Amino acid sequence: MKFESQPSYSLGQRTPASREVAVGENGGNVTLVSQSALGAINRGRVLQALYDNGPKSRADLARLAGVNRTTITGIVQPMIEDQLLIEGDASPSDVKGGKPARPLYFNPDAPMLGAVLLLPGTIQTCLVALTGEIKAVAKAEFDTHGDTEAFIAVMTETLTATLSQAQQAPFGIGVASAGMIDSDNGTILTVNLAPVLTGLPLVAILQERFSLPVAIDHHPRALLVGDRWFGPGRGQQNFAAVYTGEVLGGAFFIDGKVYRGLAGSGGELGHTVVQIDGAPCNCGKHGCWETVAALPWLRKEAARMGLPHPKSITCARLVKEADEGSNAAEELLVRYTRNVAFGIVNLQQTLSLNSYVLHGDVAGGGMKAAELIRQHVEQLVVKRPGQEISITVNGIGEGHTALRGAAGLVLSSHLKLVI
Amino acid sequence: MKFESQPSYSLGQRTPASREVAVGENGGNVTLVSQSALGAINRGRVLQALYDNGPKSRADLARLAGVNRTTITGIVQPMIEDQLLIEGDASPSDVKGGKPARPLYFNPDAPMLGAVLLLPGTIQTCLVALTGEIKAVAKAEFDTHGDTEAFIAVMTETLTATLSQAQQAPFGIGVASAGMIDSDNGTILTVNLAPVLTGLPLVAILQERFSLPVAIDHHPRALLVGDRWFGPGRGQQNFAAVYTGEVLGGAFFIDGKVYRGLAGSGGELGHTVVQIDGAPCNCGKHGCWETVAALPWLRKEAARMGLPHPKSITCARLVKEADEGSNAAEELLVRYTRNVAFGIVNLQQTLSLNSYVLHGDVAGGGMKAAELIRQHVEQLVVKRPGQEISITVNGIGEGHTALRGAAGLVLSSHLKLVI
DNA sequence: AGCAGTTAGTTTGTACCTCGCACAAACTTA
DNA sequence: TAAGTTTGTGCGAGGTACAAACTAACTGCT
Repeated sequence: MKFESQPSYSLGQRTPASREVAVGENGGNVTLVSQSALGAINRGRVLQALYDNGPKSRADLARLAGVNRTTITGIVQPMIEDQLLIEGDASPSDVKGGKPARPLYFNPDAPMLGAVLLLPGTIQTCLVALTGEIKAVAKAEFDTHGDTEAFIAVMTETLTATLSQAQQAPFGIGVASAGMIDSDNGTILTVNLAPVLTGLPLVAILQERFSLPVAIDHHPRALLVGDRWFGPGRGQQNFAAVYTGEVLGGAFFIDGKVYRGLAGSGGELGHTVVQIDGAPCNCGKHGCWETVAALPWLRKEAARMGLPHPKSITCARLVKEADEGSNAAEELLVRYTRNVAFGIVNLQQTLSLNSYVLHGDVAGGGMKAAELIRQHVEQLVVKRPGQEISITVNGIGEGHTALRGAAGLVLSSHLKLVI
Repeated sequence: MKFESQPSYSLGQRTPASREVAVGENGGNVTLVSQSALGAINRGRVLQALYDNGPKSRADLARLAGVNRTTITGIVQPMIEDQLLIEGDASPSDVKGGKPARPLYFNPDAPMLGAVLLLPGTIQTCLVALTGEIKAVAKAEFDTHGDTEAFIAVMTETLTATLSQAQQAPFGIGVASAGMIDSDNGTILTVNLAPVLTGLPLVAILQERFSLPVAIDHHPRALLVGDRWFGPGRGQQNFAAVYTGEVLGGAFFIDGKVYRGLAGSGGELGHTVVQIDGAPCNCGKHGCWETVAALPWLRKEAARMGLPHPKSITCARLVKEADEGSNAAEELLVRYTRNVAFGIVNLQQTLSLNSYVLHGDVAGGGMKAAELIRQHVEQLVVKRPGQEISITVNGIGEGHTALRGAAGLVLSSHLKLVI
C-alpha cells in the first residue's frame, strides 16, 4: 500500500537528508538557519501553540507568539485552505466591543496519524486524530522467538488493516516499543523478552512499505510525548515521565523538546544506582533503582510481610487494602512510594524539571500514591526558595497514552519545532 | 565607570526585554523566529564555529555550516570591519591548486570579557580575551559575615581595577560563584560559608554600576563553560563537567547549549542519593553522593586505614603514594574513584552524554584517577552497542578554567546561539 | 439611528536574509 | 603558456516578517 505525499507545508516532510559535511575536526556540527527553514519552524510553532492552548484566534496566536497578526495570517491561511485547520464560529469574546474573533483549530477530518505499540508478543495499531481521538484499533500477536520475516508480515498486515481505514493518507507512523531503541537510526537494539526484534531496522522497513515518515522510540518516551500532546504535560516546557512496573524507565521534556540523549539512550533510569553494593539486579549490577522500586521488589516484600496474594500485588491493591485499614499494606505502600521517590529526587537534583508524570504500576495507586511520593520527594530534595514540585499520575487509559504518544512522535520529530 | 555601547551586530546586546505576553493560560511561551533574530543567531553560530574549530577560511566555514559562501561573507565582513575578526595570511592550504584561503580568527585586540570568581571570602577578577588569554588579574578578600554594602564596595573596587585596564569597553561581565545561584534572575540565593551574599541581586547591581551585560552562574557551570570555550569540551555538543572537592557539583552541555534547569538549579549532583539510608549528609538527608565521593569521606577513610596525614589527603597524594608502592593508598584510591564513578554512572544512565570532564580533587589525580574512574564507569553502566564513554581531567590551572568559564558565560548567554 | 471606540483580520509596501549564478583573483600542474 | 581548481565577491531572485493603513464587525453612548 502506497500513500500520496502531503501538501506543500507538509507536516510529514522529511528532513532533507542532512548534507554530508566532511570537514570533520571535531564534528563541526554548526548549522545556520536558512530563510526557508525559518518558515517551516514558525509553522510548526504555531501548530504547537494551537495544541498547547486549544482553539485560538489569529490575534490570540499573534499575542501568544509575540509576532505581528499578519504573520499569523500568512502562516495559517494555507493550512485552512488545505483543510488542516478550520475556522470556528465567531465567538462573542469576553472583551467588550470589537470584531468577534474566529477561533482556529484542527480539522477533525484532517489526515490522521498511524500509531504502533510494540510490546513483547503483541502489536497494537491505531489511527490517532490530531485532536487525540483514537480510531481503527487493531491487535495481533507474534512469536517472540520466531522468524524475523514472520514478524514483519504480521506487523505489515496489522498496520495495513488500520491504515486502510483512514479517509486520507496519514501524516506518518509512530512506533513505541519496549526495549532498547536507537531512535536516531530507527532500529530496535534489543528487547529482552522478544529476541526476534533484535537489531531490526523497523523505521526503514515501514518507510519502505508505506512510503510515509516513520518515527520510533522506546516506551517511556512515547508516554512522555503522549502526556505532552494529549495529557497532563500539555503546554508544559519542562517535565519528566516516569514509568514503573516490572521495569523502570523515564523520559524528559526539556526546554520545549523531547530529550533523547546520544542515539536515544537517555532516560534509562532503572539502572541508576541508589544503593551502592545493594541487592543484585537483572543487569548484573547491584543496588539499581529497579531493585527497590519495581514490582519484583514489591512482590518480595509483600510475601515477606505476609500480605495476601503477594504474587499479584499492585500499587492499586495496596492502596485499596491500606484504605480498608490494613496497617501492613499502609506500611509497605509508604516504603514503596519512598523507594520510588528516591529516583525522582535524583532526577530533580540533576535536571530540576519540577514536574513529574507517573505511569504504570504506581499510577494505578492514583492520587494517594502520588501524594505520598510527593511528600517523600519534598522531604528528600534539597530545598530551594520558590521551588514547587508537582507529581501527577496518568494511569487511566495507559495503552492509549502510549499509542497517542507514538502518534505524537511523528509530530515531534517531523514538525521541526526547535532548530 | 560607564562604558559605551557596542557595534551594531553587538556581541553584548541584551535581549529586547522580552515582550510581556499576558495571554497566560499555561505560560504560552511559544516564540516565533523573526527575520532579524535570525541574523543574530547565524552570526552567533559562525562565531561559535570559529571558536570550536580554530581559524578557518570563509569557504571552510560555509562547508562547516552547510551554507553558501556568500552568506558567510555577508556575516563576516562587518565583523572584520569592526575589527572583531582579522584575516590571517593566505595559507597555501593542503589541497592542490586554487586560490589560497585567508583564515579568519578573533582579533587579539578586540574587546575583552570581564570575569569574576566569587568564593567564600575571596573575589578574583580578570579580563579574558576572546582567544582565552587572561589579563589584569586582581584579588580581594571580603568579610563573609559582614555588611552587604561593604561587600559591594569591595566587589566594585576590585572589578573597576581590572576593567579599567581594558583598552576598549569589554563585551560584558561574567560571574562564577560558589553556592546556590538563580541564574535566571541573576541573584545569589545562598552561599553556606558566606551569609553576606544571601539573596544578593548581583547581576542587577553590576549592570547598574558598569552598564554592561552581566551573567552569573554557579561554579560548576562556569567550569563547564570554561571547558567548552577554552578546554577539553571545545567543539563538543554533549558533555558534562563534574567537580569534586569539599562538595560535589556538576553541569551539563546538552545539544550544543548549557543546561540550566528551572531557575538555574540543575546539576546539584552532590545530593543525589546513591545509598538509601546511608551515612548522614550535611544537607540533613542520608546517603548523598557527597557523603561517599567528597574530601570529607576521603579524610575519614584515610584516618580509619591509618594512612599518613589523613587530614590533608588529596587524590593527587593518593596517586603519588600508590605509585610509590603503598597498598593502602592504592586500595583507597580504587574505592574513592569507584564512589566517584557511581555518580557519573547515574548521570550516564539518565542523560547519556558519553563525555565527562573532571575538575577539583579527582582531577588532581590526573590520568591515573581518570582511567580508574573510566574503568569503574565502564563496568557499572548498562552496555549499549557502539557506545564509548570518555573521562577527561582538567585540573591544570583550575582557577583559570573557572575564570575563563565566567567570561564564557557572557558569550553563551548573550550570543543567542539557540532559538 | 448615528457616531465614537474597539478589536479582528487583510492588503500593500518595505526591509532583511540566504541562495544561486557569474566572475575576477590567485595558485598548481602539465 | 594554457587548463584546471579553489577562494572570495557582486547582483538579482525568492522567501519571510513587519509596519502602516485599511475594512469588517461589534459595543456603548447620545
